[in-house]
Amino acid sequence: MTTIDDVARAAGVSVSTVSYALSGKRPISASTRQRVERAVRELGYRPHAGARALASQRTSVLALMAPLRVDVNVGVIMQFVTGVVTRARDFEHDVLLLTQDDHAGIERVAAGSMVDAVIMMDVEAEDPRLPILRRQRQPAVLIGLPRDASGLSCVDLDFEAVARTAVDHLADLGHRRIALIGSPQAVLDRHTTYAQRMVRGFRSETERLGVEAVFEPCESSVAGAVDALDRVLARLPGVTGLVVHNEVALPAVLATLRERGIEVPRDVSVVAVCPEDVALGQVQALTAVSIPATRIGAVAVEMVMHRLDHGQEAETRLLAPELTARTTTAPAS
Amino acid sequence: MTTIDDVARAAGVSVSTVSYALSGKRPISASTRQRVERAVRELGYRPHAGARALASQRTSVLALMAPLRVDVNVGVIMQFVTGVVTRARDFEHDVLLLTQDDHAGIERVAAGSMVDAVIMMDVEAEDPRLPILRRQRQPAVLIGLPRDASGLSCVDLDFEAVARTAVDHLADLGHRRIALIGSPQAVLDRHTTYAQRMVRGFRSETERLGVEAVFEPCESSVAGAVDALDRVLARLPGVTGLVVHNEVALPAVLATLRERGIEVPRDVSVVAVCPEDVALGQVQALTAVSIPATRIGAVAVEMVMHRLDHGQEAETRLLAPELTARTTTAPAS
DNA sequence: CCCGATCGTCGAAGCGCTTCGATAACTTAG
DNA sequence: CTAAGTTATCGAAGCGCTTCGACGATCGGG
Repeated sequence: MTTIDDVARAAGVSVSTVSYALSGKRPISASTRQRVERAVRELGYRPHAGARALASQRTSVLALMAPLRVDVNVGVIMQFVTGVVTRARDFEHDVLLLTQDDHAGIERVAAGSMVDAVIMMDVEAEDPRLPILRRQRQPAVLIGLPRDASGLSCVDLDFEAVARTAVDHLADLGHRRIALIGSPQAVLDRHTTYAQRMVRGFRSETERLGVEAVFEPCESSVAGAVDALDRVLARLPGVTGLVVHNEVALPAVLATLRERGIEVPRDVSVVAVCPEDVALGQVQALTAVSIPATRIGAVAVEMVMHRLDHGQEAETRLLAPELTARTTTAPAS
Repeated sequence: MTTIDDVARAAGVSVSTVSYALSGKRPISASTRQRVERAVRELGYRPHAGARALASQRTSVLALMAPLRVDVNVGVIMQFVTGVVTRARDFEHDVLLLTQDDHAGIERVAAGSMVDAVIMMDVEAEDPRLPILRRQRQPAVLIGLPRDASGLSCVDLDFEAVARTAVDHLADLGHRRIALIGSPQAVLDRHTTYAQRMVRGFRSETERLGVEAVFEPCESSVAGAVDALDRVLARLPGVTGLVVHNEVALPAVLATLRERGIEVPRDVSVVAVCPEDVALGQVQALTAVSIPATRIGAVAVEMVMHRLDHGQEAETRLLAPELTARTTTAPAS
């Protein structure tokens, strides 16, 4: 291993000069800097991460706690993770991956000074991990919105606004009977707040506009989709607007409509809530409110880095939704 | 932060005694150990990871380089990752996540002594990252099988055997016209060896048995699936056995068969090659050779830990496939 | 021309931990 | 009863880096 001593010797300067030349924390003459840089290059020098962490109290590593269960949103999760890892690199940071339920892990990596901060996905209303997080000296940012976020930063898509946007789009097209096919009951029960916020937004906006509305949770399987659709059709005959917030069920819902002879968008308009690539990867390009998962991951990193580098206070940011009209919505006939 | 000094003081022993009591590397009397443990508990002591890494040359962190692109195998990738992270914890290790194409990342984390070893997914025949890997002092294990694996460990499912198993199963049932619907052309072109090994196994086994066979690559989309199926039907009229090695296309292939009035397994038998949960999550439970992604990830960790802890040499392990007959295969009529 | 800044560099003191002798107190074999 | 091991503990030397204070040299202002 080549160390900073080797570099100092090769460049004919002291160790501290090398350190300052590399970090830029004190002025160093151009000529010295160049000699140092040359030595670094020729020796292939890499600072030892542990030594650096020990001396500087900074690790250049972020912890990311992600739900690795193989369920519903694998694709979405992956996009979050990608967003986090990619943006972290822009800030010269790497990412340590923790699994969702490894509650001890957060203590281990934070208290053990392995990371500078923690990003936590899939936060529930009363998440048991929050107290642990608050106890650490490292800042944290949550992807999601717990009931009490005091002391912690949060980012998420503004799901109430998502629902509003979807409903408004359908209502503007003249639809007066609108249904929401949503997350699985289990997700609602877990009190993952995005599902609840979506329903709340849907309820209040349909009420405000005075349109008939029903909400049905939907299991993430073919059978679940068929079931949910049947329940919607039974509870709200003559429904012409459908909001679907469930990536897995999406293709099955579409297929089932077709099988039943219900044509989209002639008979029923469909607005999906899903990542862009899902909306575009279906048989028809879907009118959709996109879930900018990569973006959210990136924003989470930005927030945490601002807290680290500029002592920024904890804050909550809700991203505004964007609806793109494509081929699955049309005026009510 | 509480340090080992605090613990030593609280327990009334020296720093080194605390260290030995905690690591067990030298005998310590039961009474002393207990006093130390008590102090640790009461002070909530956590060793500083950086300091430990600096002194011991071990970080308790593994690097995992995973393809985070949102494509085909998101589910499979997730399972690999889960397998790695979970098994790593059994060995008291955490996982640093690198993206597939961050070639510099592997140098950064290895040369910078951030990790004890590297696990790399999705290896290609002539992977440009291998030379970098070989240059590092940390051991590496590849998930996949490059042309030249010298100095590096490898694990993977034995895809030639997978093809053989699937073909044999169909042949035993009397099928004499068998097609393989495989990976997208792009994957073949990337020289990801699993796809090639699958095709090679398929070709040699069908030849050996003297059954008629065609192979068609298949894009991972609904349209791609329909296309591939059409090509198969055109090139091998009267085909009765289908091996499908493409998770994304799977549902579309099944749906298209149904639409065409081709009933499974009455008219055509289908063997899938996919993770167990995919095989069970379809409309019919699929006869399938399962891809034990979680297991492979776990094995990768085991191999790397053996190299670290017991100086084990680099080796290659190919996992034997297992076929489970379910509802989509039947004797040829 | 001298004083106080400013600039560029150095030495040394840690950061918190592991590990290598060394030592002292006991055993045990001969 | 002594020499040679054991066993349990301690002290000190690093591991490789950052950062603080100091110092000589150079500069501009009065």
